[in-house]
Amino acid sequence: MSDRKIPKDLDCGMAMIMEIIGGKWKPCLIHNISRGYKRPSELQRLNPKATRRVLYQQLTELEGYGIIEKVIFPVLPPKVEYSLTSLGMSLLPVIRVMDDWGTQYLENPGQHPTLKTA
Amino acid sequence: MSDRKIPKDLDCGMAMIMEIIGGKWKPCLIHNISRGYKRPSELQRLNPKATRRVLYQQLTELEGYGIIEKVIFPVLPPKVEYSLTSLGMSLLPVIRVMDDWGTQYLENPGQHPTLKTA
DNA sequence: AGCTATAGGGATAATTTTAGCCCTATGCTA
DNA sequence: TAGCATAGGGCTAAAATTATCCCTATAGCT
Repeated sequence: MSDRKIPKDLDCGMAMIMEIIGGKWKPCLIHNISRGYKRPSELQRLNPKATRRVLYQQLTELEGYGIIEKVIFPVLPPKVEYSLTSLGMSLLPVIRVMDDWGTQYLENPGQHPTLKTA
Repeated sequence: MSDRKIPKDLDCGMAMIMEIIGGKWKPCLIHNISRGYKRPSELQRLNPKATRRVLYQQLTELEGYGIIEKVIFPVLPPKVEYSLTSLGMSLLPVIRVMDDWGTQYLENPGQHPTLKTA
């Protein structure tokens, strides 16, 4: 995440938003958090196919871009809560439009010639 | 593109649209084609940082998902033209919303705490 | 003859992303 | 005491994506 060999050029808006939400689990995380699931352990249970590690990484990236906010409670066992910032909330309609289009695509077989889902 | 070790699960719409437009150059290609640039050589000139190979690969994927259509003219030297299908056109507003959000993000510095663009 | 341009695609290397381990610490409960 | 849950993060391996090279073929131009 720090020393890339090939620099990213976030030249256009498209590249920028892809950088922000393009991770494998990021849209899921944003969606989950927007629905009130705040704690890492909850998010992990909601995405059992992802490892804790990756979720943590992608949460950190989202936090870095100002999409979510993190509150650490100084208790034991540790407690952490994430929530969407206003910037993060402004992303919700975008994600919704994307998801809607994708859902339409999925529901409409015959449109996708070589869909080898596996 | 054929034998992946880890199967993709295109379970939700979000995963589906990411699979379709998630490639590094795909949004650019769709955008370019929507603006009337049809031939591979044109697209290549418009995206000089991408290699011919990658553009060709991503065009093939877009074609496979029914986003663009390819017409091969049986002439020499070879001539090929791509165009958006109606499905591809239905994607334009989605891409536009995404690009708009990203552009807003770029234009609004201070929103992004740890943006290490490099 | 040697150069250009055109488009396709094989083979492999480089790079980035994701997965899968490990270990830290503490308080609770069986 | 042993096991569980909680959250963070180092380290390495696996997998996926992109980049970079190679070659095919033909027509036109100098």
